[in-house]
Amino acid sequence: MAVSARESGGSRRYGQGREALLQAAVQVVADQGLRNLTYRAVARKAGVAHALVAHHFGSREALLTAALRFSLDNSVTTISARPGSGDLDALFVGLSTLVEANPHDQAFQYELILESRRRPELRPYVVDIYQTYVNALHAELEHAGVQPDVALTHVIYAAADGLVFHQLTIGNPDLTERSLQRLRSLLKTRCQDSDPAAATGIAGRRCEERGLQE
Amino acid sequence: MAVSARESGGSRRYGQGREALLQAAVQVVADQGLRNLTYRAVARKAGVAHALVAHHFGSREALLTAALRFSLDNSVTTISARPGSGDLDALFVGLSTLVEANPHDQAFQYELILESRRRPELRPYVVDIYQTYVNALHAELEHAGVQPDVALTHVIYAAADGLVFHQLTIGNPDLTERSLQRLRSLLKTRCQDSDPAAATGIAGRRCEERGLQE
DNA sequence: AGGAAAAATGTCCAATTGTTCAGTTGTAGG
DNA sequence: CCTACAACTGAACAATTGGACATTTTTCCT
Repeated sequence: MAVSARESGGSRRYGQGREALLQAAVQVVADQGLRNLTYRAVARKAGVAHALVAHHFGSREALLTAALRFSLDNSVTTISARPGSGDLDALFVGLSTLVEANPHDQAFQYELILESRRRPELRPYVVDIYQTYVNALHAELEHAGVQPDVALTHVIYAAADGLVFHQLTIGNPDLTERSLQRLRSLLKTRCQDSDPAAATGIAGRRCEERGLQE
Repeated sequence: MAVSARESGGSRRYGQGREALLQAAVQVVADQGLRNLTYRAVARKAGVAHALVAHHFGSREALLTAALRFSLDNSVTTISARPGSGDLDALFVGLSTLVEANPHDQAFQYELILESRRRPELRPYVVDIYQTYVNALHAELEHAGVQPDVALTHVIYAAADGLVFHQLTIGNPDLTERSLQRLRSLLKTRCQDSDPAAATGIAGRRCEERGLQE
């Protein structure tokens, strides 16, 4: 399916070139790699002249930085389906679906995390979104009575991140979901062990263990 | 520290150009990205003429494939410090040190896992090493009395993978180690819950809980 | 020693690259 | 309407790229 000119999508209006270029940059990186992030490739996908990239961003590096900011701003940072509910079963709900829905953004972000190893000016953005995720996760775990410290929060974040990375590259959303259920189980047992309130039933739905199959 | 000509390392002998190029390719990708994996960059780092790349590998793509094979063959696939011991405390021991010791190989492999999304011929290698890791992990977990299924093994693998990825990009080996301790704790509690033998002391050191601080 | 095969080199080329620039088109405010 | 300014374009250019090729060097075998 060869897409001509406007490369899939409605006609663009005057003044919308910049955003079109940012979206195009994310897509190009996601499905052709940083190697093929060229003025011409991005411009073609955005349906504009390639000189417009230089006009808006000045350089290829600046385009990449702007695209990362753009991608992160449009990213979902909710970690739970019912934030603040303390329900572990709501944690990471829909994660596999989210990856399936827009693999482009995910792939782009992983590419840029690796790139940030070599481009220090990208690091603040990477560190910032990590902190955002981890803070949200820490709050959820606390509400669930897990009594998390930095290390525990980190390893759970790492697990979710690893699951996303694996699904993105090798596939299989089903395995992701089943693995998330195991992760929740692990948290529940720790929760029961460490929270005496839950054991005596005082904390209500906290640390409730539900059926593993569904 | 500008390194001239031979670019750090003793003088190479006739017949060793191929391996030198493979090592150089891994290093170039790791610290300059796939974008700068060029005949000339690799040849410079290997201390040979750039035409030698084409002579040995035929094309840039073939060089990349060969470099991936080379990197995976030289990779450590032991998951435990005492394989088969059933000791959870030996699981993932030295992981942060391993990443610190050769970040090049790790970074190279992550770059190529992402690349395998676009180059189907790379996928078999990626899938293969994943299977190797997961199988080894599954065996260790079984010896430890964790009674793992595919999903549990997968999520633990994902956690370790996520920790490595994070350490590689954002840093902090200390956090990795402390997170691994939390991971082991989680496994031990599950182990105790699911393994009646451990509870009655029949299984010996299986599922033994040790002090969290050290 | 001699000759064949493999390893290694230097040179060449068309294609693509990032970037510059002079010019054109569209738009908002007076 | 018109003018100033931003968005946008097409053409140009030097540098770098992957790859091809003919040639030289090294090694190994008889």
